[in-house]
Amino acid sequence: MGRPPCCDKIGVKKGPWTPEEDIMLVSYVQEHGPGNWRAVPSNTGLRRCSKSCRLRWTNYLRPGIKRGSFTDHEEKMIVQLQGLLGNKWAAIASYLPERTDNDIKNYWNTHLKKKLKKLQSGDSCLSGAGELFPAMLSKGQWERRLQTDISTAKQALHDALSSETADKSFAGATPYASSTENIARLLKQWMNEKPNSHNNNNNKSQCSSSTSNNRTAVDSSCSD
DNA sequence: AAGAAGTGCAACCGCCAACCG
DNA sequence: ACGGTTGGCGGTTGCACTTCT
Repeated sequence: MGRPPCCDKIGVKKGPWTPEEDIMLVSYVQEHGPGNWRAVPSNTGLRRCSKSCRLRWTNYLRPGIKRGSFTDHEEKMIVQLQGLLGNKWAAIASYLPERTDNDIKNYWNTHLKKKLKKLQSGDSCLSGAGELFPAMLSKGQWERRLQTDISTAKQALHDALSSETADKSFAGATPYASSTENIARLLKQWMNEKPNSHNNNNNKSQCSSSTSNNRTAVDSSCSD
């Protein structure tokens, strides 16, 4: 007997999420809390797989997600933790609470892997190689730095959690964004770009809209 | 200016482990 | 103890966007 599919494949929508879907998901989660993802599609009317809902929430809509480019410190943390833990992205992400495992995985695959490859092929133009890649440090140095970085990350986690509970409006003052903020930004951008998509209102235009919204949001949050 | 190639990232897929009756 | 269900994770893909020729 084969494994049953996680959801009914017939009638399940795939592809990029629209702002309307995001709003439905966020309002549901805000009311009921995350969890019981199985019930989300039926309760919200979303024609999405439960997994897709969970993924969208954890990787994009969840409050406290920091978007935009990675800092040097984050980069170092990822490299060091990857060296220590391997491709355990969820474990690595637990040390960088404002980043999702998917983000870290993407960043590793698209940026850091290449950097490492360059370094290993003897490209000397990259300064600070030892700082970034622990294999180039002595074990003792590397362990001391890792300890320091983990402590810093733990402190950051503590700060992030306490500020979240203490002040729900923290999103405006920090690079972190609440889900409401995320949605608001998406919607704003989407409305701005809607005239263009009217001519071509298919899946791809939604994707383009959604993706570019995201990029714009990232850019604007960076420039802030 | 236009097409090709490269890049970045959101989302999907399949497997695994924990949970529950 | 066991089997089914669900959530979580890591690998991979698809496609929009950017840069190069």
